[in-house]
Amino acid sequence: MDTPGATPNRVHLEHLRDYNESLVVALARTRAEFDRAGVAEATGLTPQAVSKVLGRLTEQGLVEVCGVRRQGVGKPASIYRLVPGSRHAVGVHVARTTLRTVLTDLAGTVLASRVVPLPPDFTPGQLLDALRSSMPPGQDLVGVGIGMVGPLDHAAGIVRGAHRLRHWHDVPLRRLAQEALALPVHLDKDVTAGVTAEAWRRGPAFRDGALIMVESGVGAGLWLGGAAYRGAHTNAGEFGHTVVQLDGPRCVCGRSGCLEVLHDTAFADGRVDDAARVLAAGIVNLLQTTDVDHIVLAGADLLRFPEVYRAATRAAIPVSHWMDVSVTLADLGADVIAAGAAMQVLDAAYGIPSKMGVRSLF
Amino acid sequence: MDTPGATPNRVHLEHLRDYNESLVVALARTRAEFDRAGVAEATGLTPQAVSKVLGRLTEQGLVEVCGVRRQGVGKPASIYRLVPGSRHAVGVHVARTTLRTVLTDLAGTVLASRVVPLPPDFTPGQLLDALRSSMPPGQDLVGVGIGMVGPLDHAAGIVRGAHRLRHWHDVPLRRLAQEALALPVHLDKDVTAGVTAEAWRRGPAFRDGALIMVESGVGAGLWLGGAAYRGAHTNAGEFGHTVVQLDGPRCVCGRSGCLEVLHDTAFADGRVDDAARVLAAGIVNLLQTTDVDHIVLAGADLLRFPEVYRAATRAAIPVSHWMDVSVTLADLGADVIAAGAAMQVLDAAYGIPSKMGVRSLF
DNA sequence: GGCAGTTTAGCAACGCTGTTGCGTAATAGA
DNA sequence: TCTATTACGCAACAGCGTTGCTAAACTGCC
Repeated sequence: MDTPGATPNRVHLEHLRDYNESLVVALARTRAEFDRAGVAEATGLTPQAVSKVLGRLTEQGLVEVCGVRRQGVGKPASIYRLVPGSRHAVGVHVARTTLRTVLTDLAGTVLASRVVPLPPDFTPGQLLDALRSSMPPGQDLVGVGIGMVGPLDHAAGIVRGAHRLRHWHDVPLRRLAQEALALPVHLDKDVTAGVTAEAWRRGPAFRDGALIMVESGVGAGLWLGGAAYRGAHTNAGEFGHTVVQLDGPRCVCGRSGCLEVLHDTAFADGRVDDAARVLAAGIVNLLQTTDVDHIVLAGADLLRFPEVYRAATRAAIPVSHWMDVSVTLADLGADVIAAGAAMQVLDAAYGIPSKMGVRSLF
Repeated sequence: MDTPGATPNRVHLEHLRDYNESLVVALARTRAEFDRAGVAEATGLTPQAVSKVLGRLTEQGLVEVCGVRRQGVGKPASIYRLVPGSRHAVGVHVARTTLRTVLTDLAGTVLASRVVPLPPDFTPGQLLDALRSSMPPGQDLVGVGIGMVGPLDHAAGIVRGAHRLRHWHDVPLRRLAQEALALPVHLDKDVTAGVTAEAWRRGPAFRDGALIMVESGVGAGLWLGGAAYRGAHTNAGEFGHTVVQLDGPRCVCGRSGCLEVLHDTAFADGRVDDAARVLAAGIVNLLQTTDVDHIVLAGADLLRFPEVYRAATRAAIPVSHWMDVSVTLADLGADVIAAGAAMQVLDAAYGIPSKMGVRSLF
């Protein structure tokens, strides 16, 4: 629950504790209210252990008792709930010409949102200035998440070479922002941040999903097996540059017949139906490859014709009795990416840890 | 390390122990020899804790002392190694006309391999008979893994409707085999089992990879983020049925221009170069989507012209300074799938658990 | 050959985790 | 008012990794 920090050892038992606390917080996020017995059954812990965990979480201000009573006979049970306002995170969406900043609480609710313009072809220094002046006067800030176009390296926190931005080659943005803002910083691809927003808000039922983003280009954020999936080089989800027409027109990426080139051409010509059909074919390809059961449609271009795209996608997906796929629209609108970046910070601090205290490791 | 089984509680602390034991076994698998200090550094445990873990593992017969290392001054350190013969697993590959059975040890080495023919259009009962008589007279058997064509449901252990087999609709094969063989059984898609074999043998460096299988059809087994990835309905990796030519010829799956139809047509016509180029285009699509950095080529058809396919794949993958992809051939030959099925059993018993003692959970 | 320094191994006590046992509080129904 | 039932918590406990200390085995030096 807290940063590993200095001491190299004494970690393993603490991680067991943190793991169980995260488990309870994760459960609290999905339920408006909960009691001790319910947590005990869901986590497999004994009721006493849950009492201890809830005691610690109450002390940290993360949960609180909000009432009593429920069933018939016997002493009434205490009802707990998450305290959404106990922690906050900042999410940032760095686009080509604008900087969007969002403040969210622990439940993932967007409390404030603002946009400022960025200088044309801005430099790292200019971005850091804009970041500094956009920060909300927050207390209890867990950290800052930055969502940005790739390619970039999530693990190292380095922007490899943002598309159509000249001054962004191998820039260690995470370190720079961390120093400028004096807060923990996460750096990730915009689409991955976006899908994190959807996953965080929907809870554990959203195990395998993809966020399809159509906004000056076509990309996908992947959430596989209950976690953001980024691939070996933080480059997963570049599905706009998958070929769907081997002898198709040349794409900026060097190949021919990419989904993006076909879609954007049709879209620019006003043939939105055709564009949607091409995208839908690509989405089915994605389903064949990744077998996600949640498709979330997003992006400014797409959301101008939401029902066209949703209908085309639904129509293209084959039906079967054992394979269901939900197709929905992103419900955070233009804030998805910034909000998702914020929720990545929350996820790192209050999500269920995937590996326990083990570093890079062999 | 042992099955959760009966007792519902008292689990959490034991799981911490099992987790660390699994960690050490996983490390032991990647190194021929190791000592206490090395394990301590890799796992973050203290040397004393490693002593306790190694003591328990020695008692279980999984590791043994194999000598001492004298490096300069000081008392020489004990050198340990995994005892490959201490545990065995059986892997089975159910193909349309044959049943391949493989016996492997804890290190993943194939000790024995045999093939028996299956009756044409065989029934579940006939398969179970063949399974029973194919079982090696083993002791120390951890379990049996079955790799089979989909669609099937890995979690439930049910074959949904094996391709081109009439009697295989919603057959609970895992339960049936478990009863027939009196051993734990795992059921998985053939390609997923195959990629498990590669991942198990290569160790943790193989975090994100895909096994491309070309053998009467085109499929892919995915290994993402250090674990087999199956998707929401155990249907991931059906990348033979991704469309690469929107206006292409009709495919058996109902869509048009699937990778498989284009590839198989060219292959059947003897245009192997063309077939390899089509497959390579599909592989690059897969890379754009999943960003794996290991591509393993396999399958009887493909391995008749291994260098043609490897060269075509290498040529198609774009090069960049921060993005490297290795392209190799499956080194287990025809045994890959059966061996991988066996290693899934080993993985379940001696791999690093992903979630600790938490069941299905909310 | 004897002594100091270094590295490894292991026993014993400890802290912290979740677990178990049992006593207490609060409610419904008789 | 009494009893059964349910919820909660203190106290003792078992098991995990950690810390402190001692013994063992080796090298290098005197």
